[in-house]
Amino acid sequence: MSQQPVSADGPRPGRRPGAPARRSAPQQRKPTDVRTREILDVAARLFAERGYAETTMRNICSAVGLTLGSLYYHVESKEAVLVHIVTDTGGPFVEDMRRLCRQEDVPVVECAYLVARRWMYEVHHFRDQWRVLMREQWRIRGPRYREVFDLRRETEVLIERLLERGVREGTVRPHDVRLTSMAIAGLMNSTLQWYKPGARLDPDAIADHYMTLVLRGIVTQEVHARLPLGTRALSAGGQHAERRQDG
Amino acid sequence: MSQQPVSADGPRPGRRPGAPARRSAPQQRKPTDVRTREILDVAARLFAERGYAETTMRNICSAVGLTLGSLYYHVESKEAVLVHIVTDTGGPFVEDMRRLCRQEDVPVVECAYLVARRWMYEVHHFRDQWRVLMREQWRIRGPRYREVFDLRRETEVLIERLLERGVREGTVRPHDVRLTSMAIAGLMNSTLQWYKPGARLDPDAIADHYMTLVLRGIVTQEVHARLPLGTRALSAGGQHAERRQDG
DNA sequence: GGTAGTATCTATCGGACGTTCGATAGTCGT
DNA sequence: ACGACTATCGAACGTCCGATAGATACTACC
Repeated sequence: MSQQPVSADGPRPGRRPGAPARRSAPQQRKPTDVRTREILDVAARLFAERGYAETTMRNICSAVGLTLGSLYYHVESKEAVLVHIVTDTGGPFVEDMRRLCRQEDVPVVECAYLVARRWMYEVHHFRDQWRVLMREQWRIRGPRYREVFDLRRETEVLIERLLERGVREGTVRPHDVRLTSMAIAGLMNSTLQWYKPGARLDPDAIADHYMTLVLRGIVTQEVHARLPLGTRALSAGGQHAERRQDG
Repeated sequence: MSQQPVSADGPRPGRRPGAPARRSAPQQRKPTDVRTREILDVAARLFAERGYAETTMRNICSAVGLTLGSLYYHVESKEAVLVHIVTDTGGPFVEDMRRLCRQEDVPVVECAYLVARRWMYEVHHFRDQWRVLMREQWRIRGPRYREVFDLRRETEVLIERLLERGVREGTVRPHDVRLTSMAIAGLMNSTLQWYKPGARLDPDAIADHYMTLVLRGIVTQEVHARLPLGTRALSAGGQHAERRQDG
C-alpha cells in the first residue's frame, strides 16, 4: 500500500537535470513549462481518481517520477496545484461560451445546440480536470475563490442572456430563465457522474438529446414541431437514439 | 486555528455519564441511540461543510461535546460514520421511490411529478446528508460499495420502468429511457449545488418546473398541451414562476 | 450496599503528510 | 574555463490524525 517516493517502473536518478533551460518566453502566469504541465495533468488524474485530500504530494511524485524536493521546485504548494487545474480548465471554457453566445446573428435554438455540444466536448475531453473542478473547487478559499465563483456565475448569466434573446426573437416562450439556465448546467455537468468515454452514445448525441429536452419545454409551439437537431436525436422512434454520422 | 479536544463553550467534565442506560429495544442494526444519532447528524453537517477528509474526529468531538475516547465508544470508525450517513439517507429514499413508482393505477405523468416532488423534498430536507451522499459516497470501498451502488442503480431503473410504462400507456413517446432517467436524476441532484432553503422558489415548484421540462420533451403531442402540474409552473408568462399555494 | 453495565475521561502511540533545506549535477553564455 | 542558472536529489522537521488502553463516575438492579 505505502509506496516509496520513487516510482517502481523507473527511479531515473539524476535524469535530465536542467535539460532544456530555454523557454520561449519568461511567462510567469501561464505555466507552459513542459514539466509543470505534466505535473498538473498527472495531479488532475490523481485528484479525479482518489480525490484531492486522498492524493499526497508523494503520490504525484511517484506518478511523474520525481522526488518531493523536485516537485516543490515546480509547484508552490498543493493548493496551488488545485487552483491551476481549476482555473486553467474553467477559464478557456468560459471564453468559449462567451464566443458562442455572442454571435447574435445565429438563431437562439441553433446557438443552444452549439453551446451544449461545446459543453459536452469540454467536459469529457478534459474529464479529469472537470471532475476535479466540480468536486473540489469549493476548497479554494480567499481571493482565489471569487475568481472561480465568477467563472461559474458568468456561464450561468451567458445562458440566461441567450434564453432572453430567444424570447425577444420570438422562438422562446417567456419563463424563468434562471431556472432553465441552472437546468442546462446541471444536465451537462451531471453526465460526468455516469458517462464513460466509448459508451453507446457520443457526447454530441447526448448534448443534442438533453438540449432538446430543455428546448421542447420552453420554445413556442411553432418551433417545437421542427427542432432542427433535437428531433434527429429524439424522434428516432426506437429504443436507442441515432448515432451521429459526422464522426 | 488548532482546537483543543474539548470545545471552548463548555468542557462539561463528567457530564451525564451513563445517564439513560435504558433503551427501548436492544437494536443493533439501526442506531436509534440518541447520542449516536446526534453524532451522525453533527458529522453529516461537518462533512457537508468542510468535506470528509477535512473533518477530523476531534472536530466531531468538539461539536457534540465529547472527547475522543468517548466518541469511539459510540462509533466504530470514521468510515463507519460515513457509511451510516450514506445508507441511512439513501435507503429510505429508495424505499419511497419504490412505493411511488409501484402504484400502477396512477397515470405516469402524475407519478413523475410525485417522484420529482418527493425527490426534491428528500434532497433538501436532508441537505447535509445528501451533499455527503453525493460528494463522498465513492470513498466507500469493499462490500459496502456494492450496497451503495445498488441503491443508486435501483433508483435509475425505477425511473426507466416508469417511463416504459408511459410508453405502454400511450402518453410517452418511445425514446431512450435510460438517457432520460439520468437526466431526471441529474436535474434533481444538481439543485444541491445552488439551491438554498428559503429561496425565491420552494422545492416543489422547482420539482414541477424541472419535471415539466423533461416531460414536454418526451410525451405525446396530446399530453403535451395539458401537462397537469407543469403548465402551472411554466406558463405563468412572467419572469417568475408562480408560487405554490398549498404550503 | 454491592455488583454489573453504561458512558465518559485522560493519555498516548504509530504513522503519514505538507513543506523546507542544503547539496549536487548538468547546461549555457562569455 | 568559469560563474550563473536550472532541475534534481536525499533527508529531515513539526504537526496533525485515527485509533487504542486504562481508569473513573454514575445508574440500575437485587
